[in-house]
Amino acid sequence: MGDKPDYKSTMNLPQTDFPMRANLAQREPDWLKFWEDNDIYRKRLELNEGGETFILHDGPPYANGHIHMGTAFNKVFKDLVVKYKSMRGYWAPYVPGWDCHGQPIEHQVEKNLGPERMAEISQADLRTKCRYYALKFVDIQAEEFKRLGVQGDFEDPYLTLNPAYEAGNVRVFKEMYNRGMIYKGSKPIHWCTRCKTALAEAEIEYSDEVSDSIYVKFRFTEPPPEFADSGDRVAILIWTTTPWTLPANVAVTLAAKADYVGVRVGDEVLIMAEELVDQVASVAGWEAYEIVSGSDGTPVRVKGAALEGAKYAQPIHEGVEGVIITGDHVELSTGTGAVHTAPGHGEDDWLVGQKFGLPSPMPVDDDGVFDVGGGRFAGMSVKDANPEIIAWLEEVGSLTAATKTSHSYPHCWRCKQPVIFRATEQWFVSMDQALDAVEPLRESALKAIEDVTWIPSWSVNRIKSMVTDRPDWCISRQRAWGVPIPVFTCTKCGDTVATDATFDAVIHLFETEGADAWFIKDPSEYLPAGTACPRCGSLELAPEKDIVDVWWESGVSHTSVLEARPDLRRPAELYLEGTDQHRGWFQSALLTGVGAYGEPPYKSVLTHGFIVDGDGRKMSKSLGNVISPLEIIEKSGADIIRLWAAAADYSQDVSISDDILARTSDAYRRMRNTFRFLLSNLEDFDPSMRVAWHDMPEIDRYALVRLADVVERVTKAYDEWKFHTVYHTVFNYCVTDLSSFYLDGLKDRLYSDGVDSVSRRSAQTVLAAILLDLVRVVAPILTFTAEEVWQFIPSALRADTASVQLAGWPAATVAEAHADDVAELRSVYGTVLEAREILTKALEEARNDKIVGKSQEASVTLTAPADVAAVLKARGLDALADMFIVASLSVVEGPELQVTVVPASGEKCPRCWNHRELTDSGVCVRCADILTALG
RNA sequence: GGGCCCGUAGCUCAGUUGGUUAGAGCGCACGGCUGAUAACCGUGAGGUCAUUGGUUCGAAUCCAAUCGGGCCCA
Repeated sequence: MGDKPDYKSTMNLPQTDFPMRANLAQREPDWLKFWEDNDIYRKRLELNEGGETFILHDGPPYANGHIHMGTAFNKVFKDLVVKYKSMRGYWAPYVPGWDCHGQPIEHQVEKNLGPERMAEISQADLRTKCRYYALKFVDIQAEEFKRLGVQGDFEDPYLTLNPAYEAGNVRVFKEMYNRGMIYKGSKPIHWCTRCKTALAEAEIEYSDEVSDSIYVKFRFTEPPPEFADSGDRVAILIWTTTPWTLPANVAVTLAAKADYVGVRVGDEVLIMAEELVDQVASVAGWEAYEIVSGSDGTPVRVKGAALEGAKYAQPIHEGVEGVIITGDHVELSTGTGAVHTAPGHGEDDWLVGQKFGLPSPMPVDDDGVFDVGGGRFAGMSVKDANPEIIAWLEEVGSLTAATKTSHSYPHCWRCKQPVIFRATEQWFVSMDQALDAVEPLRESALKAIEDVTWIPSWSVNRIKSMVTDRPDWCISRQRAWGVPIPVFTCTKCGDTVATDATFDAVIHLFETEGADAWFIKDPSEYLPAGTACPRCGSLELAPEKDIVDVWWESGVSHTSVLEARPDLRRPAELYLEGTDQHRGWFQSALLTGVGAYGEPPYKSVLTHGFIVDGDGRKMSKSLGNVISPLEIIEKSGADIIRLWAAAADYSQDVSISDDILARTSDAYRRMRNTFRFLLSNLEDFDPSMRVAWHDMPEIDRYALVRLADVVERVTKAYDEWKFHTVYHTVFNYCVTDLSSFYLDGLKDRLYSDGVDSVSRRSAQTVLAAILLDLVRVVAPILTFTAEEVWQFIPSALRADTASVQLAGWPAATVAEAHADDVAELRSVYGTVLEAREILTKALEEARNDKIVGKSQEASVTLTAPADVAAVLKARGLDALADMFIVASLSVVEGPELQVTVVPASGEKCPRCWNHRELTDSGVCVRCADILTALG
């Protein structure tokens, strides 16, 4: 080798310190520090000051536990949007928030305390512990979000437990209360008679319980006409496992579409669902019974709907009537198809009762003892009353059957006793009632929905049907950790006291001292002196004990955050959350926004699907298919998560699996390597060396056209929120346009031509353009990698811009002056690429036949129809040979496109490895010239 | 059970108002290169468009049912 000239040193081989291996997990934190040290988030805002505003208002995650795949996806998605808008010149602040109040935190704190300490603790101390717990997880999640590359005002996020935030709840409450949209009513909730407390769903444990199972006749006071003329006594037969709820019975619910028949047993006709007759007969032990039939001998069938409105005698209270209604919750698998309905004692019953305008009697006190409403059972505990009621029903001849049944029943998590359903006083937002001058909420919310852009467009159906169908919103909770319902009760007459003056005093109280003060101070300390009950004039007012639903709390962020912060404004341009939020935050924000201001809090709402596993199943511990974003960060880096998030079509559920992540990493590496190649060929390039359009080889001009096309397509995709199109476009561009065609064909010019030759500088001019555009276009997604690439770009090329985030957005067109060339270049190179496809296949055959190895060893003849041949020839045969990386190429006319390959005639030039006629100096003519010039 | 939505190669996605033989990239297999090298280039094999029925001259595309999946509600 010693006697061989060292040609390698005479070439311009790629050179860069940009590492091939990303090592994201290790390196990403350095970029986080870089952004923080340089205050890039603020600089972004400063740069766009005066630009159009784009507010993406963050929906607050709940401050307990670490982030999971869903929260990670959502936050990355938001960051991507904000960064894109920011690079487009929008003034786009991002203020992250957290939902800090609520039962899960309270429950966890309670659990940590244990029952003894819990019994002793004051409400104020409990709230302090909850606050500490929430703040701890705010910090944890903030760090985790930042690690994902999410940037925003993490110094000053919004927390629902901040005093100013808490005051916003009262502002909205005041507005809606004054419009007559908030009222006090009653609703059944889980109640533990032993602990004398309301229980949330999470505080309920289900376990099997043996209950009574009784079939009871409710006699019609006016039998339905179909069964009236038999002369028998006619009754509706119901089934229940809670005899104690019978005193509160007001109705019997039937399935509207089911067939009901009359069963004659002795001298009575019992009406029940036809398909359950056999089952009931066997339980009741009827030996002889017949189904009431018409004159033609077929059973008389009546739809549940037809029985609606019929009256029966209430089973416990003499002289009281109940009514037959219909509802969707009636099951026809067990029972009789006729459901005893006590709206004060069950959720379904209550809902159907609301629908039919029925009363909700609730004759049971806090201890589970009947009051006078229990009739003859008054003074008895509901547990003790069960056998008494059964015995009495038997006595009066209303009982058809009584057995026992074992079923899953809710129990108190603390004392393990079975709980009861019991209606208590609650606060509601009315969907349909308001002051005379005010449009009811449902109506105005439905109108407001029309003014919002919903992405994807079908999601408007979802929110619309939910708002259309939803019942009144129960906003009170019997808990400690939250914001109180900001009203007072007169201790004398029990009237609610809530006026502008009291609301304003509470707003001031919360702003200055936080909602904690509500639980510590006496109202006289903060209400205006002389605040009295408007009804009885009493000065003794008690603050409401219940707190507000956390959905209300997060819902009012349009007031507590968008209105309150000078950097934000209401309405926001965008809310962006998972599809579950149609029921949750989108709706609570809409209702409170419309309720308080008459307009929606957002201009557009983007929803994404849920994260599921590779098989489309939800993630759950029991399925063992949970993937943690924190693990991916540690193993592969946050940019892999970001790339995965961008690549998915979020309008459906988004899958993640090891395979998907592996493919994502593959794609990442491919793009990274493309960047590396670009960088490595620009080490010696600066803007002064740029070659002008008309001095460029045609292929370079075409490359610029392609680049502009790609940027245009990508920009459009971003604007249409189609990030997966961005991903596919960029990735395919890297692989197909760049790596396999343009860049491959450029290597000879870049490596072997003179360092300062026009041909090489032209190529570099294009590479620089590609690099600068590409890095900016992927920057919102690959936030870390783009920054890393940016820092490796020669600083003159990037005009000393400190961060890619401050670099603006690339133009999507080639210069106006060259517009005429563009269409022709597109068409010409369409033909060239078709020819290339045929050629690569022919080369592969030749390779298999051992005629050539690499393409440079091939001499190619391209046969093509006249028009195609003309187009090809017009490129110049040498230029085509370079593009296709073959030794030589000729074009001849023929009937169809075909290619023949023979070994190249020349020898391999030891410098550039092309097969050429070599000169006396042993290298090809081109290389000889260059070597001479080098001396 | 109800509302909204989804189901195209192993994976991520295209597939215009129904219109030739359903496309791309990745992955895989095979080959090339060794000056993007834990890279790069090429070729190839992969699809009953979830299933079934219907409308139509013609269906991945429109309709219905079924199966599977997701969110919310019950």
